[in-house]
Amino acid sequence: MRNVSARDVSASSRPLPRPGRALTLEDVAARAGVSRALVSIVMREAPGASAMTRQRVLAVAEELGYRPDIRARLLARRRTRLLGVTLALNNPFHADITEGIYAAAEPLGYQVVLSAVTGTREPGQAVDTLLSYRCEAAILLGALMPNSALAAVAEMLPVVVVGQPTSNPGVDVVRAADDQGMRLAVDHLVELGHRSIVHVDGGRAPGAAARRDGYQAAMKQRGLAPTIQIFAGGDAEDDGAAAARTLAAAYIPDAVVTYNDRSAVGLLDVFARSGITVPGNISVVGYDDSQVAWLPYLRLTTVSQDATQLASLAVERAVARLEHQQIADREVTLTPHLVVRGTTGPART
Amino acid sequence: MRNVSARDVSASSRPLPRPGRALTLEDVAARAGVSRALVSIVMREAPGASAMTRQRVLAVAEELGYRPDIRARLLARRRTRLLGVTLALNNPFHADITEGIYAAAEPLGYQVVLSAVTGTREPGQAVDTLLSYRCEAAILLGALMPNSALAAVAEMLPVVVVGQPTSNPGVDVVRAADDQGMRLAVDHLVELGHRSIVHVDGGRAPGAAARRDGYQAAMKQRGLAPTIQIFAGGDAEDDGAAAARTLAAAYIPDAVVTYNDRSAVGLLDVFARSGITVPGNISVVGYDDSQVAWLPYLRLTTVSQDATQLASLAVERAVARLEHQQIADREVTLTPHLVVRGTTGPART
DNA sequence: TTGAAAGCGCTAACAA
DNA sequence: TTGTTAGCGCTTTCAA
Repeated sequence: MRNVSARDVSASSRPLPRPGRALTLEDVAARAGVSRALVSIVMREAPGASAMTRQRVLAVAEELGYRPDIRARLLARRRTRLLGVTLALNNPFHADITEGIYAAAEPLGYQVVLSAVTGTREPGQAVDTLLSYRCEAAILLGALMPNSALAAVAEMLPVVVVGQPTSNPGVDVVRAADDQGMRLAVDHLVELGHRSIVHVDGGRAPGAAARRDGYQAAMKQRGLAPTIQIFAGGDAEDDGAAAARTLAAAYIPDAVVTYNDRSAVGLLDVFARSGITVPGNISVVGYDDSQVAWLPYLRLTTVSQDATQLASLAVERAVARLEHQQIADREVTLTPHLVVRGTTGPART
Repeated sequence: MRNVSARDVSASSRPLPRPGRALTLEDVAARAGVSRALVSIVMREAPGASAMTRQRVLAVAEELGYRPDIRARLLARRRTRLLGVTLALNNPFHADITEGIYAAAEPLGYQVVLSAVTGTREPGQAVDTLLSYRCEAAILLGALMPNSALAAVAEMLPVVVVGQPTSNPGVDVVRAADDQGMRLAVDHLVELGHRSIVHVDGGRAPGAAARRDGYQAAMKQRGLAPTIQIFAGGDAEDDGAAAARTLAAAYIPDAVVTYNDRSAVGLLDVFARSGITVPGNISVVGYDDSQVAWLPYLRLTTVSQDATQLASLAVERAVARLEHQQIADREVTLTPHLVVRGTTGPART
């Protein structure tokens, strides 16, 4: 209990936290009357200690409030068992995936290190941090660094890109089949009787190209090539809103398929304000099935990428590489599925 | 260049990343023909190396692609200079603050460690991770652990809670004055001629109580005590949407002040669908001025907490504690300000 | 089942 | 200005 009993309340009125020296294995060992090695064994649940010793050491550790020092652990261990993740903080889809990564990594004995990509923190910088922590593998969500830099990183450790294809042969990709997803959306709309189906794309956002292509392919397959119409969009609400305004000014198609849910949200809002009813006047399909999609007031029909499964596949793949398992393919492709909610309905006649 | 030249492409068609052993100070020292200590000095930009040596070491490090091992660094340094942050991944306000924390910490020589709070990862668990990294201080956004646990943590290291008051005397608080914020909102609406102003609250969300109280105080001050009306809400879009439905079914007040922007978004959407125009039929004020508020299609009038300033104050306070500066108060309170956009307008007559 | 001892890659005295 | 050396708190052989 050293350092924890004394409280200097006299000198200052505020209770000063005493960062002091944190407890070490040594302290626990001394108190329990065993060697450091034994405490180490107990703390990391390794075999080699009697049940009795184990119990006593654990009790002492608990009593003292001992908490293993992860820096030392990471340094001493032969392997760090650290999985690095880069993500955007304001992206609901990333939030879902990251939650899934935490959940998938833990039972496999891996820890997760987060590194944010923000307006002022480039993807390259985020990855640098992961490398300096000696992460064993990197899982990349969202915006990527330039391809040459990515290739260099992939030389150093296994890299798994989530949610978008990559021309880089050295990285693994875990994603949903965007062409299939778009086909599901288009088919659904066609079956509802819609013909004039436009796409508000994602511009240069991750996966946008694949979805654009998928939309075109699906339209052609349905014999709707002549009505293919692509509007410039982006990955955020205001991109959808802008497209909706352009759209409303030009003509009202039967239906819109957007790059993602956020774009659809912007679209829906502008429609609502313009007196365009959904799905009465127009049907809307989003993409991602992120948390906003199932909000009761939105009830957005959308293509689900199953973030949880994407996450566990990404972790699985990273771990497989680390454990030198045989892996046939560079890319895992999930089959997306359509979640029909309230923003799509039969064609007006 | 050890480990980097050989490429076994024969055995398998895929280019296997060779995590191998990462480069160490030793490798750089050997190549540059100096001691490890000197390389260390150069890498951490410490005084004690000639310009020429510095340049040569830097060149070698660059050539080899050397990257300091942060684990070892953290362990060997007298201080970690690590600032831990707990945050929710799907919260746009947290995203803004975290970006600000990164920006504020770096020039002060501190690094940031992120620890996510998710549906399956409790605040306590998130803080535990920070402690095991031996962060020197913790900055807590959003949901907190139980007060007793928080107090225990505050015994071990400086804790700064952002955005909400706390009954815990041992932690610092950096937040905007919620009562003032609500007064700004109410005053603005009153000046527009509104009288019947309701509040959709945040339930048990961080800071909700303070805003609720602030609303009531402001209403009383304006002599509007009789029309005080509080609807149960929450911190997400659907909470606002649910409240909007209840509201629409009962009566249409002149204006609504919500707990946060997300709630306002839900509210606005339901109104738009119900044919209730904003601000024609009703004015709406949000709270946070988060990224959604300034979306061109929303143009939400809102109370700004200035996430960037909140962030830099939180970092400043944490650092001040670590550097044993005299600090008079436990709480820093920012003055919020109103951002008038398009969701508020003159009273209907 | 337990303990002694040698690192892990770095920092920071201290000496040269 | 440079090099030597002793840790940082842990893991992990290897003996006892």
